[in-house]
Amino acid sequence: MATIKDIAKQAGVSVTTVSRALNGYSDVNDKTRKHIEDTAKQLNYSPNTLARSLVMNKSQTIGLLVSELNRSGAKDMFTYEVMCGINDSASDVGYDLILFSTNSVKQKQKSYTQLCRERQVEGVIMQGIKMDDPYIQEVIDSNIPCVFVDVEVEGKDVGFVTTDNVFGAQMAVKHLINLGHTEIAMMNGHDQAHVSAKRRKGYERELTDAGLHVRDEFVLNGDFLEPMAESAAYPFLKAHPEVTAIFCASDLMALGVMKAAKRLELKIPEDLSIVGFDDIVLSEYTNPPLTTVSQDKYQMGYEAAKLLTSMLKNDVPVQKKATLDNRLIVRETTAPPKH
Amino acid sequence: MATIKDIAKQAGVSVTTVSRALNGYSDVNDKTRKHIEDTAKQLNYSPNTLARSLVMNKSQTIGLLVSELNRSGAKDMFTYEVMCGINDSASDVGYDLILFSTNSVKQKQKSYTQLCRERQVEGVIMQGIKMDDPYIQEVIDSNIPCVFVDVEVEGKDVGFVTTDNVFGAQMAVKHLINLGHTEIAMMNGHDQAHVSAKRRKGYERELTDAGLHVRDEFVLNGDFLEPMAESAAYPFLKAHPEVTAIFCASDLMALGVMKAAKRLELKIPEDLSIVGFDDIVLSEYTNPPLTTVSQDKYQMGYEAAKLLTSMLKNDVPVQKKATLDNRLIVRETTAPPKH
DNA sequence: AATTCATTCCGAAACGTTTCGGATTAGCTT
DNA sequence: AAGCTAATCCGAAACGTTTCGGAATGAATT
Repeated sequence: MATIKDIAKQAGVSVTTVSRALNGYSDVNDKTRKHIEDTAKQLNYSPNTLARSLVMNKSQTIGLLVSELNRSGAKDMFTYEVMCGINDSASDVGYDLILFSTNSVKQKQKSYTQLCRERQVEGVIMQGIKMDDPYIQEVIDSNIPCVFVDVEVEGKDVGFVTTDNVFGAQMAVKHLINLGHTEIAMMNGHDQAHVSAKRRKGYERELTDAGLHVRDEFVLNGDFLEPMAESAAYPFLKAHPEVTAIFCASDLMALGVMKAAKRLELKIPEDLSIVGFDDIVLSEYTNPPLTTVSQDKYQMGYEAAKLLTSMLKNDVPVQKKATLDNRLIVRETTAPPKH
Repeated sequence: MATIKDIAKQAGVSVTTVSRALNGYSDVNDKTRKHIEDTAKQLNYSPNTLARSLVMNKSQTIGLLVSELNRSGAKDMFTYEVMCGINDSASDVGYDLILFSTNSVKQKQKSYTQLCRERQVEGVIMQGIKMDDPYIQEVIDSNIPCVFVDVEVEGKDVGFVTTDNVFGAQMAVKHLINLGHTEIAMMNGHDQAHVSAKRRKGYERELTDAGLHVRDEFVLNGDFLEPMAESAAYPFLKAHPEVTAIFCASDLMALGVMKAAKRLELKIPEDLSIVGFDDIVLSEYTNPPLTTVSQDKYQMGYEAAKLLTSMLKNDVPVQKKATLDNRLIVRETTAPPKH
């Protein structure tokens, strides 16, 4: 590995000059610059970013902390698509991504902040973190710039991006109401997600606006998991034949509800209308294809990285949150109720 | 950020001693070690891995170079699942992952090797790279340890992991033959993938073994893409009504073939049997569910990282390749031909 | 002829670690 | 009392950069 010193020696100039030549400073003669560039190429030189980062105190790296980087995340491609957006946006402005996953946190017995500081990341994006994660507060308290995906926290050096979950839920429920449904249940996720609260709020608001009754026992808990949703939906649907529609807080849970409906021999959408949330890849391929509220996951990632990098070069005090729009995608799991 | 110097000053010892104390060397008194550890904690110290890497010339980082880290990869979760395996395996042995994507290569006008050397990664895993990628040779020639996923190259410092594609294809075709099919076509990917050649070999070998005719015009090219497969399959199926089964080199292409069949009003599996390859998440949800050859993508990633890290601590000359087994998953797109 | 000034270059310190070689001390052995 | 050993500590160099402050040169201005 050729270093800047090697170039200096070979080209007969000082280290300083090589550095300044290669970095485009103006106080070096065109001829010597050319000469230095040539010998650099000849020696197949690559700068050592470690050394550079050390002295400049800027690593040009952002940490990506995802909770479940594991196979279970494969079904909803949420994490993956968000990552793609982050990667594209970060590489636009010359940042590289370093991957942390929560199991590596556990493995190394280190907190997120320790991990970040050791690796000298300039900022971090957190995705799939639950609200009750004990380390969240620690990250906020640290002065590491940070943006969350789908967790609404703000502060000095911390922001977030999310989608308009309340309105998204309202669109879904309104769609059902417009079709003529009146007995509409909801399959919600767990309490440790902001989005759960928001989507429930939208659900209740829309019911209220339509003059329909809001009933707590119509809101189920599926923990954002397919099997959990199935086993919660099964007894509920059995006990409540009057329910003709279910709004689900995630597509994955909608899959579970569809399975429960199948076991109960309820036809979709004739006997039971279902709306999901997320628009995961799968939802286009279910039988029948799932009506759902689409979130632009790629865009969320893109905006998250954009937000973070703009915080990093904190020239202007930036808006530290971003809310993206959702849209309803009507497929074939929704129809007017039978009678 | 507290440094080792701050600790030294505060604890009244030298930098050397702090370093040796914190790193568990034996030549430091238990009492002073304790004292140093306490002040380290008190100052909320985190070691700076950049500095450490610089002097030790070991970054504890491996690069992950994926070709298409973008939305189009979302459908087949291939890349994602491989990544999960890599991440788990790497974090087992204390390595962190840094993400490069080919578009960042293009963006920065830098070659893979430059990227790797600048970031001082100790080794790199390459996934989704085409055989004709101009940089492959460069990576091989460089002395950066490297393992490829699904590209069979070997050499000093380079290995690969793949699955038994020939045998996988044979299983698929044998399954069709056993059902009674004799006119079996194949939808292959592009020429720039090792797996294409392998799967075709398996297809032909199995036909030959069964005494069936191998016909070049029965092998189509779908470029591993769903729409390409659809538009290749449509005219072919129309022109060859005698064909009762198609073996596809990827599930994504199988989806395309299914669409083409639908447009031609061919019933699956009654009029046309289809076998895919990969067992992507989607294949379980198609209508009907897809019979396919399953590859353990997570395991491929896991083995790739394991291979690389064992190459890195090159104590023993390791076996520089790994071939994983596949298995046939029979779902509902295959049945005996009609008459 | 003395002065300013722009251009072009360089020395040395700094970033936060690790590590080699040696130094100091105290306790034992003769 | 001299020598030896083991235990414990430390100074200084090194890793590959960037950058501050200044130095040398020559041309242009007074």
